[in-house]
Amino acid sequence: MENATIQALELRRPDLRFPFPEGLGQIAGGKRILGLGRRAKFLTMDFDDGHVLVSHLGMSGSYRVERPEGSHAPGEFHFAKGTAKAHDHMVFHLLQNDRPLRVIYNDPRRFGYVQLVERRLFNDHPSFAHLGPEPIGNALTANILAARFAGRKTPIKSALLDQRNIAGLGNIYVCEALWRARISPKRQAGTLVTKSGRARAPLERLIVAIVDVIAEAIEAGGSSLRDHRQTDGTLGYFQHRFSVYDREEHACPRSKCGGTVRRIVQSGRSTFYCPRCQS
DNA sequence: CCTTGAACCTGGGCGC
DNA sequence: TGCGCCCAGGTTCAAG
Repeated sequence: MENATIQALELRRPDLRFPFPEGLGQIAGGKRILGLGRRAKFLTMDFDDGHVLVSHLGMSGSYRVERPEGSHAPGEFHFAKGTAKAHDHMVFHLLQNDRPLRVIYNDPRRFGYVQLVERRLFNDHPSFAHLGPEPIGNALTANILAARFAGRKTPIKSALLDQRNIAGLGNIYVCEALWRARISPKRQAGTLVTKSGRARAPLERLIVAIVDVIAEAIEAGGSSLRDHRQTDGTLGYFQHRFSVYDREEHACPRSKCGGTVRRIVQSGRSTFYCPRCQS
């Protein structure tokens, strides 16, 4: 996608979760895409005019890439007919190395949204100013989380989903990381911190578990559920490796544990855990 | 400031 | 077949 130019941005409805931002449809006209990025669960597309298109996939959104089929003489490209799918809401018509390319945003549930922000104001934008550190890279340490959790009575499950504490974790990976670290999702976040504000051992384990879960999920190609696909259309396979998520009443996979995975509801979200080995 | 719960919107699965 | 209900990957706002 880098070094592609936008020939047109096709909006196939007026809104997603929110109305498309003012001026989004006019973003075309040969603007160059400098690069793609991510912050927490927000995807970013940097343009050469200093703006960033920020998109969030909500719960059901996805991007896919389509290229013209077959071989072709220069200047003669054609896409397969009838490739538009239900819930294709936004289509980037791109030109890359003189070849056309389509990038399509699809979102059945329309919980996703896009924003257009100036790059220089990105870090001060309300959506991004209060995000916690990224778990991958070297930005996150146990003591940073300890500082955030000190004195907090909220369950550790809820604290990990709170993007102000740590960026980018969703319900699946929080459940999986807590199981790996053998921490009960109901445990109060503050109990993972010593009186002097340092991380206790379980919190140290939790950091490792979070990094491992994310690394393995990326390695496996994501956790796509149901009909969600990667950009080439194949399914993500991390879902086949869940230890507790969506495995209510299954045996806890930890060696010799013998417990049974349970589902509870915390802050309106399902939590899956093993009451036997997570304390 | 902290915490919880509802709202946003659509589709799939299930029981009746 | 159809209807109603519950559930779902997330964020944000209001209220206690």
